[in-house]
Amino acid sequence: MFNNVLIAEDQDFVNLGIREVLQNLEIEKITHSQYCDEAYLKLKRAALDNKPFDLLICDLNFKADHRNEKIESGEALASLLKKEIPDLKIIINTVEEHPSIVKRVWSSGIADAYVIKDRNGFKSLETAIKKLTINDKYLAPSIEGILSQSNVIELSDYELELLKYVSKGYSQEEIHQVFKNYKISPNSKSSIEKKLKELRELFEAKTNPHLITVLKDLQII
Amino acid sequence: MFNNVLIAEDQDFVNLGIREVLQNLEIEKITHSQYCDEAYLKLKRAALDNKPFDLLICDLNFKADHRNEKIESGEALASLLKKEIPDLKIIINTVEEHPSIVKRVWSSGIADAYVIKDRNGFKSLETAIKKLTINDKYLAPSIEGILSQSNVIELSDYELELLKYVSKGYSQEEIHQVFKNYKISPNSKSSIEKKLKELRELFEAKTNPHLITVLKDLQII
DNA sequence: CTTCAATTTGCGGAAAACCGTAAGAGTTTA
DNA sequence: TAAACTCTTACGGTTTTCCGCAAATTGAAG
Repeated sequence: MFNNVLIAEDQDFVNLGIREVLQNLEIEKITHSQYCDEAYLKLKRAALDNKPFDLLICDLNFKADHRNEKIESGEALASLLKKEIPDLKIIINTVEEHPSIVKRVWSSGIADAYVIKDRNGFKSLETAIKKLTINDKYLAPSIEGILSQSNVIELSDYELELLKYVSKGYSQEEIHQVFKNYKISPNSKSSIEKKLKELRELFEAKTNPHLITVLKDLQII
Repeated sequence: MFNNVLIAEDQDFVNLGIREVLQNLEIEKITHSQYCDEAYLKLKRAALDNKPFDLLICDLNFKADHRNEKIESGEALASLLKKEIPDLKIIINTVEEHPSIVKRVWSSGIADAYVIKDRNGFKSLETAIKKLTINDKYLAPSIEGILSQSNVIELSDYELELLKYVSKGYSQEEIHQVFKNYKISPNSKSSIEKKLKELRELFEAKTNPHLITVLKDLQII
């Protein structure tokens, strides 16, 4: 079982709740941090002092603040730590259920467990911790389904780039020019038109504004 | 001071956190409910039994579930209760900070306090409760600012309706038809064009997809 | 090197969006 | 009531987007 746990979570209500889960499991040393940067420093310091944390429970979204943080999300934090402190187990504890985000985070391998903060967050987190102690991974049941179904549409870098320019107000002519300059191919007006049509069909959007709406809702852009 | 409080909140971590705030304030009877409908029934029942709750702490967003609830949001719940049990004090405890939503909820008068679940949610909620015991209202400082500043670009119902159709993929011609049928005025193609141009200028957007992006980012739509 | 298939490009016409102007309708003010 | 003003609409011309076809290019397989 773990006995030195760091909670990285901005909402203090949730902090308290998680703390209670841990106390229930008779984990003794519980630290928390409401900022990613601070969490990072604490983890690094502890590792240097040879008193490393053995578990990080980490939210994904941190609200911006007067402090300007270098590490702005739990994803960035976890990604850094997985490289620098490979032994550290990481649980992502979040409300985030968008397939594209879940998929990105989970497939990147930065997390050992992914738990949803919902009505059963308490039980879920408990299960995750128990699984991790026996070196298993854990994925919340509600998102297991999401991941297994292949209808998670993945867009290529090219497509994302194209959509970025569309969403920033570039005309197709302008995108054509930009792509030509940046040597991004294909870059003919014709291909750009065609690709956009493809995307509209893929997402069943009737117009470009509609497409943007759908993609924004899916948090793909 | 209150002594019979109901918490309506779906996330159980937050539930626990709020419970702790209340225990800190030596409030004795604490009940909670993870569903709006259930909360409603408990409140009504308690009122009938002559053991009414004197405070409701209520989230705004409840995640949908297998249960299909009649009351789907804290706003709907609070709005019902303010009518039916006028004596009940209501605290909205939410992460919701969109100016348009905050403004709508607060100006509707269904809440006696509006608290943001953020890094200082604990303190905030405590303050709110204390204020309410002396019959004051309470608005979280972070949103006080938002409400007072008038630079919150407010869109009219007409504009929002128009944008809704644009974002749903209707052509200007189609919008023209729909508005004519629904007797929404102005509805000429010309006026619709003009209004859209106005909105693009207001939000400094070059194209309609750009406009949608900006509005989505500002969470206006 | 040749062949074949898939991708990319170019082009022309149709549709939609864009833009300015002017006429019409409805209000307010004198 | 007339004049001034604002809001709405109509219309014509321009630009942008959309769409399909055919030519050109690329890349892999024989």
